[in-house]
Order: sequence, then structure tokens, then C-alpha cells
Amino acid sequence: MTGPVSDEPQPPATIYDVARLARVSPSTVSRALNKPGRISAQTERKIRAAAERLEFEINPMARALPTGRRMTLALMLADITNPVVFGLIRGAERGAAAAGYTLIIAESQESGEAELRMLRKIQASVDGIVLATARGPAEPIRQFARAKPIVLVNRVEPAVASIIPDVPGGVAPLLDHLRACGHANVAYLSGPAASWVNSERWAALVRLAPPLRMSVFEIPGRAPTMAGGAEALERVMLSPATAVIAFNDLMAIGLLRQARQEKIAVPGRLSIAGFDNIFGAELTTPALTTVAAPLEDAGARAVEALVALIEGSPARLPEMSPFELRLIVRDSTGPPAVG
Amino acid sequence: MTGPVSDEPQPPATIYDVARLARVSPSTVSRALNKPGRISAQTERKIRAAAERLEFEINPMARALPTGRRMTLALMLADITNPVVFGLIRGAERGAAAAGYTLIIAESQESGEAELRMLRKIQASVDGIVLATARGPAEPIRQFARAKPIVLVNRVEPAVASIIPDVPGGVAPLLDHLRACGHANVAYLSGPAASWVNSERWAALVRLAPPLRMSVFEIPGRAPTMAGGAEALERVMLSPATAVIAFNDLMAIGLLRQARQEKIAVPGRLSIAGFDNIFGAELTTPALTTVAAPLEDAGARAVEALVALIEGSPARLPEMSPFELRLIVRDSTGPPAVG
DNA sequence: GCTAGCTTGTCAACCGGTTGCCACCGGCCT
DNA sequence: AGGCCGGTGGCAACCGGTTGACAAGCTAGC
Repeated sequence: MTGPVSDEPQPPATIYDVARLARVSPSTVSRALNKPGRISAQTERKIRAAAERLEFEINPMARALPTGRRMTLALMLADITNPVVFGLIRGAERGAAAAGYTLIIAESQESGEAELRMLRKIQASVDGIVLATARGPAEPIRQFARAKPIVLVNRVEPAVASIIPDVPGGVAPLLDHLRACGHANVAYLSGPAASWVNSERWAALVRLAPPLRMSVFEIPGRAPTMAGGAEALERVMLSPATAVIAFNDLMAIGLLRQARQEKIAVPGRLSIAGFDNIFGAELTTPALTTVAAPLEDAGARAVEALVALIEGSPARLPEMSPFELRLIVRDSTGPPAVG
Repeated sequence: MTGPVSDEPQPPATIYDVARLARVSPSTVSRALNKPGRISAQTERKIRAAAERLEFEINPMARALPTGRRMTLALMLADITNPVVFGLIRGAERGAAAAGYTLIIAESQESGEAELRMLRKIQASVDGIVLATARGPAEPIRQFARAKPIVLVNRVEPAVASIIPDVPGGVAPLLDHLRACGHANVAYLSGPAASWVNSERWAALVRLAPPLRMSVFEIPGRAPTMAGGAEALERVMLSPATAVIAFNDLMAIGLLRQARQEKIAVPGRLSIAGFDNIFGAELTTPALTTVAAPLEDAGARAVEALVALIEGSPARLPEMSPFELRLIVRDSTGPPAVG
């Protein structure tokens, strides 16, 4: 019964310590803390007071063992380097925190094999996984999804929950805008062939351009990075395009900077638009026209859906509407200079 | 002895399954997998084969319980929103992966109290913590550091390991550069008062300016964000400054954009420089002069030090040299226009 | 041939919680 | 007053690993 409670680096208190202090059994402590109503109000108060006094924090590992509930989620990314994922990370982190979960971040380094290895390794540590890697074969993912809740971002697989953008809803206004500016030939600077979003965007272009009397064609991008964008300028300039829609802002920015460097007028000679509205898109000169995705929101919703999957009735995929895209017109698109 | 090993969503294999298949006891499996040499080579092979066949992955939670080794590290951030942390995250994630650790990310929302709560909550789940939050009172941190390995980033506390930049080494070239351009009055647009880096930068300016025959003065920034930077323009323009050194790139960019918007010539009327070299700093017009910090590297080194602390002899702080800063001269600084 | 000494594998306890089952308690009904 | 009942709390087993102590098996030495 000495004074100070904590002073030396004593090990964290366990429910046994709490039980001793409250003069009850450990199981009673466990129930008092987790099963509201199971224990008389008076005892519960006593126990909570003891827990408070000892600064008791439950040991998540010890709890996870018998229950299987780890209160931990994983966010699996292909490449932490890409600014696009920042919004996702933020949203997922906040969503997880709000639901009382801890988030772990894993990077698959763009390799399907590393991805599978990673998945297997963290499987035992998490209750569910948000997969934003978009690559890799479908079969293993489907199999994993049967064993453990998974939510896909920017990718669809049958029988697996996923949260995706309303691609045509974002592409249409962009095409309208370009048409209104007077562009008739539009190049699509494409991203990774295996990416769901990439094919969707291309598909939307193919479907939406003809009614507007616009021609579209694909210029394959080598990498979805600034370098990949810059590299593509040569082929763009050889083409009849007066406007380019890039797979993402990173490529768009790379292309734009390269164009500026080569004294090609943007938007006069070449209009450029991207996707995602990453940090930095509004900083370029000219500022980049882009189709903004509410990535932070998407991350949060993915986590919400995952939690629903984990805590809700099994085998029922949450119904999820695609998230809205929003065209942000800045200065990198405009009427082509005549001549 | 049927054919396929895995097909249905069977639960992950345990060492008991492996033991049964290899016809040894579970403890033998444990030793075969962790204690090289403790088990005969032949038995070990047999066990490894069985583990392979069952796709056995050790359950980190179950291991953590008796050993206390969780193989997990936490990276504690004040605000995931800030692009500066991205480098840190990347580096930490890669460092952790390289050392075989999993990384969890926690956000303290800039609040000292939330930070402490967070710390307490995750304490049981991790072997060590990289604290990059920089705020909050010192005493609780010191106390935590006694109980569990902690590495501070951009902050120093006695008896706690920390990894910090060589601030004067970064400020000196910047001042030299401004002096060479012809600036004599330099404003420091300051960051959070509680930030160690902030006071160090100011201190370095105070020490280094006089020998160069330059005057420096502080303009307090409201927030270390783009908005905070933009807001400060008014006070900057009221001051005699011809050059501004901002606490970070975010503020510098905010200031720069606001200046552009108000038709103030940069660098003609006002030279602007920042710190960190975040993604986007080279995208502005004019491109931002900044003092680059190898943040990714710093994150990796912080994790390395943490791992050393965890695995090495206790109570010996790893000797860590400050990381080098590098001046990147771009276009936002230059000679002041005469007149 | 017998024992000392080493190697190898097993037994059982433990980490810190959770939970099914049961015992005990007091109150209420008949 | 006795019996039943609902509410409360304790016992003990269990989750999946780890590890100290020990026994069995083997070799080697005398």
C-alpha cells in the first residue's frame, strides 16, 4: 500500500494483477471488461477502478489466441512510393482507428509472388486484408478470400468484395470537356496492362468517344511513373493527338514536364489530363486537369466494408456502390492552337 | 494420404499438425525451426518437409505470448497528412521488412494526450517504437523509453536514442547561397514552437547569420501547412525581408503560391526556400529551393537502431551520427531585384 | 561389461487472456 | 419452511507456441 502506482519500468499489468487488487478471479475481470451486464454493477465498478489504478491495457496477442480476434487489419500495397496510395493509407488508418482496429501496412513490391508470400505471412496476424495491389493472378486471391475476409480496391473478382470507382462517370465529363475544347484526336497513355482500372478506363474511352465523334487510340506506357510519362512524349508527338489522357497523374505530370522542357505548348499544342488528383497535381505549371478520386474516402470505405465482413454475418458480401469521380479542370487542358 | 494438400478454406496449419505429420512431438518441431543444431539434421529435414507440405506459417501471436518477441514495430506519426512522413514510412517499412519485422502505423493526431493513449495501447503489441511525433511532454516519453525500446526522430531527449539531422550543416549552405545572391534580410517563417527541429533551425540561423553580415528575424507561422504558409505572406511583405526560409516545404509552397497569386515576383521581389524536399517541391513554378533531408534513409536508420536496441545488449544507446542535409538550389531563390 | 557423458527428443508448465460449465447465493413462491 | 430459480462468480481447459528439466539412446572409455 505504498503511494505511487507507476514509477519504475515495471511490466504492464495483467488481468491477474487486476483480479488480485479487486479480490475477484481473473475470469471475472475478463467478463467485467468485455461482457456488459454479465457481472453485477458493483463488482464491475470495483474491477474497473482496479484496472484504472494499474493502468491495465489488454494484451491483444493474448486475447487473439483463444478468440481468433486480432483487432488488426492489413493494407496491402503494390508500391508505397506512389503518392496515390497516401490517400488510401490515411483513409484506411482512420477507418481502422475508428473501428478500434490497428492497421499494418505491407508492400508487395509489384511482384505477384512476393504478394502471395506476404499474404501468407501476415495471414495469422490479421482479421482481414484490404488488397490494393491490383496485380497478380486471380485464383490465389479467390482462395484467400474464402479463408479470410478480403476487400479489393480498384479491382474486381467474382465472389470477392471490392470497392471501385465509377470509371465511366469520371471519363465522360473529361471527354465532354475535351470535346468542348475542340479536340478530336485523343491519346490514352496507358498504365499496367494487368490493372483493372487501366482496362476500365480504356473501355470507357472506347465506348464514349464515338458518340462524341472523337477518335481515341492507346499509347502504351512503360511504367506508371513520372519517368514513364516523360518517356512517352516522343510517341505522343508523332501521333495525331492534340490531347492526352494519362493513366494517372504521375504519368501526366511526367509528360507535362517533359513537354514544357521541350518547349511544347501546354495546352496550346498538347492538352494533358490525368487521374487521381494526387498531391502535387495542382502545383505544376500549368496546373493539371485531372479526374479526382476520393481516395481517402475509398480507403475508409474499404476498411468499413472489411470490418462489416469480419463482424457481420459470414458469406454475405456487403453491397457497395462505386465511388464517384470528379473532373477537376485546371490549366493543362484547353483549345488546341489552330495551325 | 489423399492427394491435394490444400483446397478448402481449411484453417492454417499449426506445429501440432506438422508434428503429427512428421511423427515427432510439437516441441521438437519448434526447436527444429528455431534452434539450429539442437535437432539432428535428419529429423530437421523431415520436419521441414512436413512444414512445407502443410504450408505451415508460424503464428506470431502464439509465439509472442511466451517469448515476448512480437517481431512488430510501431511507427508513430503526428499527422499522416503531411507529405514529409511518406519518406519516413517508406524507409521504416523497408527497414522493418529487411529485419524481418512487421510495421504498424499509428497516428497521434498532433495531440500529446492522444499520443500517450496510443502509446499505451500499442505497447503490448510491439517490440519497439519509432516516435516521429516531436510534440508532447518529455517525461512520459522518458518513462516509456525505460520500459521499451524507443527511437526518436527529429527530437532529442537525454537517455533516449534519437536520429536527427545535422541542422547547421543544412542551414549554412542555404544562408551562404542567399548571401551570395545578395540578400541581407532574411525571415524565418517558423513552425510549431514545440518542435525540436524548429528551434534548432532558428538557433542555427541566429548563430550563422551574423558572421555573414545578415539579419534574421522570426515570423511565427500559424500552422506547418500550405495554408499556414499562404497566410504568412502578408506579414512577410510588411517586413524588410527579401528572402524567406520556411520551416518546411509545405509552408514554403503555400507562401510561394500565394505570392504568385498576388503577382509578387519570386524570386525577384521575394526569394523563398523550404526544408525537406517533399514530393511536389520541384513541381512548383518556380521550382522550390529547399534543403533536402534523406527521410527514407532516416526512417530506415531509425528502424535499424531500434532493432539494434531490441536485439542487442540492453541499455546501450546505439551511437548515431546525424544525417546529412543537402541544399537543392532551384528557381525560387535568386538575386533580389534592385529597386 | 559396465558406466560416464553426450546427443536427441519428450513431458509439462507457462505466457495472458477467454469461455463452457457448474456451484453458490439470495429471493420468491407455494 | 422447503424448493426452485435467476443472477453472479469461480474452476479449469484451451488457444499455439516456447523452454527447462529430464529420460532414452548412443558412443566411448576404463
